[in-house]
Amino acid sequence: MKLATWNVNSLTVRLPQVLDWLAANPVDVLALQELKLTDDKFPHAAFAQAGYNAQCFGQKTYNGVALISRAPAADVVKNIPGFDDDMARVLSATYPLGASAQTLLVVGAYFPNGQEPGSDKFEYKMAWLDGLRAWLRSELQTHPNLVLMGDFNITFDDADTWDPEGMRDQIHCTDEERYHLQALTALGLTDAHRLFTQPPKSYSWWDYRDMAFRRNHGMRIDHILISNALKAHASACWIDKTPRKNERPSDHAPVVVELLVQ
DNA sequence: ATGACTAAACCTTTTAGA
Repeated sequence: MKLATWNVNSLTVRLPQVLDWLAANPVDVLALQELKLTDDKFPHAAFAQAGYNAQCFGQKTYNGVALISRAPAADVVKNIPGFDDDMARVLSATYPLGASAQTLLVVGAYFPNGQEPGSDKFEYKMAWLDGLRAWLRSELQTHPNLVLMGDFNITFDDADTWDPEGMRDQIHCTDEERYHLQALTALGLTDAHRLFTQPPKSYSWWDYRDMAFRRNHGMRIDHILISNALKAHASACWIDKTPRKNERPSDHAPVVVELLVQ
């Protein structure tokens, strides 16, 4: 089965591209971030027409996440239980793991940006990361098959940015953020991207400005983390830069993981 | 160079993103 994540930066603008991408890439679950629309504006009919189920957790103007899937979702949870949040950032659900009787828990997340170290938004990002980790630690006890994917807004290390010196201690690249990302992996989650040989300078986001995509001035901030039980089944992981070449692209590219399961 | 580009909204200006 295939799972993917994509920050679309407005589903209203990007819906045609999402439908085109799904037609060319018929994944089992697609997590979307930055819908920038409310639930009542979510295009359920378009996804149903394409043969997909959709769960939505929207918000006006900012944030908003969705899970698009072939199989119906169960056990749908919005945001992080135990962490009060007035923003729509997390949507989780369970699905059948392939054709097996096992269950897969998918957590789609739009991590806070954090704006600038020392800012209120950065403090919120740190608190949010604490809350996410505490919740996932407990979820892993009951869901050994777990995928955490989305826009993490954090680089693992300097290999994930085109300009390590320029970005040093800047947002997405601070030691504090990277500590939290490592702490998530310490729960028993693995960066699927680095399980496989990847093209050098692989990024998932490029600034709209300064011809950044053409110059490959990007960062890898969109990730798929898979639990230990799933790791043995992972067969491939890639970043699909194709949609970033569209006329009116999202600034992020989709990331896909393939799992070989019965 | 508190810039550039994109999107949304309280829309000719601000806020946020990353």
